Parts: sequence; C-alpha cells; structure tokens
Amino acid sequence: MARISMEDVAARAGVSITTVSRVLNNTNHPVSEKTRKKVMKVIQELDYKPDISAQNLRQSFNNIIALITRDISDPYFGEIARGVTETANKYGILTFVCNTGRDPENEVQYHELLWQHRVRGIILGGGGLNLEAYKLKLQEQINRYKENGHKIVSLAPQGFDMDYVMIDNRGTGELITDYLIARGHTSIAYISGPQNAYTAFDRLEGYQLCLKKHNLPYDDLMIAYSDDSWKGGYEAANILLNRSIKFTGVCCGNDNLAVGALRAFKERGLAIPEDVSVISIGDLPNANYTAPPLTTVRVPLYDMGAKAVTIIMSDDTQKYNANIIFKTMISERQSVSNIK
Amino acid sequence: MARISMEDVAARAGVSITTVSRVLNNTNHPVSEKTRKKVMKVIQELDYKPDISAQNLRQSFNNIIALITRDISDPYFGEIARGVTETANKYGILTFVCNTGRDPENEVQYHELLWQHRVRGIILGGGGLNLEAYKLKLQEQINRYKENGHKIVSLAPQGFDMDYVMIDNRGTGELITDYLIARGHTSIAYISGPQNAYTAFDRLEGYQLCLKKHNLPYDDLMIAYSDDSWKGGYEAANILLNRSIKFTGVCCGNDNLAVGALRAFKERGLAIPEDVSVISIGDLPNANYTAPPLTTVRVPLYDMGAKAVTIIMSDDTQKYNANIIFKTMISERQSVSNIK
DNA sequence: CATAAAAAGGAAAACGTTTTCCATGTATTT
DNA sequence: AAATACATGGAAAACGTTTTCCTTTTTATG
Repeated sequence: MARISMEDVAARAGVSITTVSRVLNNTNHPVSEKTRKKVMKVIQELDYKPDISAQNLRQSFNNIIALITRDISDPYFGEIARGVTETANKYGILTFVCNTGRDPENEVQYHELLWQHRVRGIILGGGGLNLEAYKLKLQEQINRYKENGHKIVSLAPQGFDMDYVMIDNRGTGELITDYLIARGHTSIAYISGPQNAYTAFDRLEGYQLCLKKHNLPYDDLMIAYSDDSWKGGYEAANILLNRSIKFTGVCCGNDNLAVGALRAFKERGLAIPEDVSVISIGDLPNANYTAPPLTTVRVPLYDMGAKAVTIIMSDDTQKYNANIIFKTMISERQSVSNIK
Repeated sequence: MARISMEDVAARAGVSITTVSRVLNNTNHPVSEKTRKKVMKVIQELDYKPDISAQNLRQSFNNIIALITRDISDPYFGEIARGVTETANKYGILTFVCNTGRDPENEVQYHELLWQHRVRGIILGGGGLNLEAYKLKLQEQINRYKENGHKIVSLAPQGFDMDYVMIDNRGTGELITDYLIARGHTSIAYISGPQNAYTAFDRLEGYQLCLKKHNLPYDDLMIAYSDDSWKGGYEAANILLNRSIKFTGVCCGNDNLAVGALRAFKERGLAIPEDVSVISIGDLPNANYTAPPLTTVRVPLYDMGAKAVTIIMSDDTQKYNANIIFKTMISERQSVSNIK
C-alpha cells in the first residue's frame, strides 16, 4: 500500500485536484452532489489521507500543539499531559511533548524547534524559573510567537505577558495554612519548592500572609526549600527535623514534597497525623494511596490542560486574552489532626 | 520579527537558494569557503531557521517520533516518555505523545494521524491488548508503516512482527516468585494486570512456571486480575482477602498494583512485611517512598525508551531488526520478610 | 427573451525547501 | 595544446496541498 496523493484520487474520479480539495475541505465553493459522491467514493476506495506536511506548508501554520514540561515523568505534569493530549485528540490534532529537565537552556532550544515547526500553540506546563539569564531570550521568543499568530498559554505564573490558565497559588497557600490553623495548629512549618520558581514562591507567600493574618509568629527557620521531587521533600523534612524548632503541622508546596516528608517523619518515629499533620497542594491520583492518605488541595490539572487546548484551538475572532483562574478545594483525608 | 525564508537569505547574500541549501546541509557538492562564510554570516544576522514542514514535504518523510501510551499520567509511561523525549531531543527532533486511554479504537485513530504526518518512527509504549476486533486493522497499519520505510518499535509484546525493546517479562515473573520462595514463602498470591494484556499475561505465566518448578501447588483462587492502576491493586487485594485462602506473600504484576495492595492490607490491619510480603515489578521512582519502601524489580524504562529512539534514528544501512532484551534485577527494600 | 447572477469546475500559482540537471571556469593530465 | 576532470554555482523541477483566478454552464430576474 503505497502513498496515495490527491492526484491519484482526482485521476480516478475524473476530476481536477481542485475539486477533490473542495470536497475534502467543504469549502463554500459549490460542488455538485454528483461529483461530491463520486469523489467521496474514490477517497474511500483508495483510503486517501491528505499529507499534513503539505497542508501545513501551504497554509503556513501547523496544526500541532506543544506542551513544555519540566519533567514528564512527574505525575503532576502527567496529569496535565493527559488533559492536553486527550483534548487535542478531540480536535484531531497531535501534541509535541517537550521535556526540559529543569534546564532553561533546553527550553530555549525547544522554542527554536517549535518555531521551525510553526506549531499552532504552545502550552507552558509550569515550573517557570525566575532566571535573569534567560528572561531576555525567552521574552524574545514569546514575542516572536505572538507577532506571528501562534498562541501561547501558561499553566503557571511566568513573569511574561501571555494567556494564563491557573489556580490562585497564593490563595491556595493561604488555604492550607488556614486549614491547619483552624484545627488548632499554631506552629506550622513549610516545605517549599525552589525559591526562584514562580509557583512555589506564590504558595509560600500565601502561607506567610496567612500567619500574619492570624497574628502568628513567622520564623525563617520554619521554612525548608527543595526541588519538587519526593527526594527533595524527604530531605527538606529532615532539615526541618534537625533544626531546633517545634511544629505540629507542615504545609507542603506540592504532593511530591509531602510524600517525601511522610517517609522522613515515619523514619523518625513520628506518627501522622498524631505527632505531625501534613497538608499539601496537588491531589495527584496517588494521594489516596499514601500512608496515611494525604489531605491535599485538589488542583484540576487535567481540566487546566484541556482548557489551554481549547483556548489555542479557538478562532482568532473569539479573543480570549485569557486569565482564567480555576477554583481549588481541599480533599480531606487522614494526614491532618484536629488538636483544638 | 517576521518569518525569514531561504530566499531572503539568498538575496541578501547575493547567491542562489541552492547555494544556501548546500551550505546549510553540508552536502558534498562543493561550496567555496568564501561563499560559505558569506552565507553563514547572513544566516546568523537574519537568524534564519528552515521551515520544517517544507523540508518534510520535499524529503517525503518527517523527522518526528511518536510515542503511543495507554495513560501518560501513569508514572510507568512517564519514565518511558522521559527517555524518549530526552533522547529525541539529543537528535534535535520532537516527539508526539499519543494517549489512547486504553481504548484500541483511539490507537487505530492515532495511527491514521501519524501516517498522515509521515512520522519517522513510532514507539509502542506497551499495554498492548490481545483483542481480535482490532488485530486486523492494527496489523494493516503496521504493514503500511513498514512498507513505506517508517520504523516501528515496541516496548512490550504486541503479537505483531516488529522491532522490540523489552525485558523478559516471563523471566521477571519467575524472578519475583523465586525471591519470595527463597525466603520461605510457600503460599503466594498474585495480583495481575488485565488478562488480555500481553505483558501481564507473560509475567503471570512466569509466576505459574516458578511454582511448578518448585513443586508448589497452583490455585486459581490465588490470582486476582485488575487494571494497572492503584485503585485496581487496592480492589484486587481486597478480593484476595475476601476469599477463603491464606497467603504470606503477594507478587504484583507492577508497582501501581503493589501500592494499591499496600493500602488494602494496611486497612485490614496487616503489617507489611510481617504479616504479608509484597513484591512487584517496575521500580518506579516513588517505590522508594511507599510505606514500607517497596521491594520491586528495576525495569530500565528510561533506557528502553532511549534505545527505541536510537533504533529509529539509526540509518537504514545498519539493519537492526531488533529484539533487544534489557536485564532486570531486584531492588531490595523493606516489603518482603524472610520467614525461613 | 435578454441579461445578470449563481453554480460548477479547472489551470496554475503558491507555500519553502531539496535535488537534479546544466553551465561555466579552472586545474590537471596526456 | 588539447582533452579531461573537477570546482563552483544557478535554474528549474519536485514534494502535495490550498487558493486565486478564470471559463463555462445553469438558473433566476426583469
């Protein structure tokens, strides 16, 4: 079965390729019902499928979406990727998944490649870092996209002017802190993602704000930074435990950190939630399968990814210029105790 | 900054586009050093990047790789995806990630789209189902790929003739069973993935073989089937617990199942590994963060994904016709007890 | 019935590359 | 000195579509 081109179809149907194209694309140029039927029949018989590269070349844009993630093996991005790819699939288009491995240089490179592919839209999965060294280059690349009609939407703060589909990170940081305070906790530690990550920063700020709101003392020693991995959470928890501080609750910037922390606490013989309460942000599918099941904030990652695709696929006429904030709410499980 | 084409470069450099192409692609048609320099300079100045759709059209193949997964949010496929995308990136090419959501119809559709894109190679991530209804169609699509020079390689058994990069699933099933037997377990249950999944079937077969080898009785009641999810493992474990059988150890077809089972056992007040030992296959990154940390077989998913890309990118002259088997070995942690 | 408008279809240009083929000039061989 | 080979470059075809423009036929309008 070799490749069939429009020319083959046209020849066999006894029409011009123009007509075949018209039938296929349902243009508003009229085609008689008889011809349409005839062409359709041949298309079926030959199992003709248009060559997408040729379409792209002629139309000078590419019906492909790209998702840029920091680490596709992280379930956080996995959820997003599922939302993006499945929604793209509904539109009949494919998704490039780009894995930067936390290296901004890689991200810059990926943008170069995506530009060459003329992808229709780019989704920034998150984990953007506030790095002066790359800001200028990235800003340039983003501008280039915008000037040339490519859409770009981010699922996390980026420090650039573009479309956003997010949650209220600061508010969610407040939410989890509030949750612990409402249950009688007054000494609350915080395990945060990288200091230069926008998302981590905002969530931590929410924690700080919330303490202030409740007139609780704030202490830098109560905060440990790490990357966003299980290992990072494990190490950060150990750092907290080795400091001369006391806490009955810990807020974690995301689920991975909490899972790591859980193990660290258990190793020290601390019971969860009796000795220390743990709460985090994410509600990834496996939060229900930790020991104990994790109380965490549901972040609608799948829906956010799906929404981003919708924005990209929307006609230019429907100006979105989106700044969409998804609601979050706490999934109560068993990692927080009420000590009031 | 609008799009720059080869024509712009040629005009500014005072040469033909042929020459620009020659410089860019380092063809063996000679170009004088002077001209080369001149062209290079203009390429730099204009920041010219070739349009990939045009290249693809002319070369009639597309420098894109596709990865087909059942569920990209499953860390199992996440690891594979990381190996694939990062390796592809080293070759300077992009990766389509296709998520079938366990629906073979979706897979058939994806193949149609990938065919239209003329992707250079397709990687079947695994989870192939032995379904008569789709076998014919899939076989057709695979043949079409092969006849037209597209490469296709699978990371799990598929029941079709193609390149494979795998582990020895049956042998690994034996390995984990053997591990429990060597530690004095004689009543060993098994939690398996779907009955019609090739991988799950082979691993289970290894378990059965191993029992036979050791002259241990085999009982259908000791086996519970599920999907490959946490929830599935949780439910399967409960099914086992509700049957009138006794076991001191459980082999799980993969890590997800084990994580779910862990929770089910704990809910019933069973201590791991004192009351029941759990072993599985996968060694996903979070196997180190379960309670207790999971004893499991390391499957080099990242490397398998990477290898698959290498095969796809290899010249046709180097005939691979691969059937590459990666070695597996047990990562000993704390979910298995020695009761001898 | 004459004429304008709409229906129906095709030829050819265009998208941006790579590649084939040809032309010219220079160096090497006999 | 003639003949051959090679270095260097360009024109044009090709890849497979979509789209612009044009022609012919049919239908609607007065």
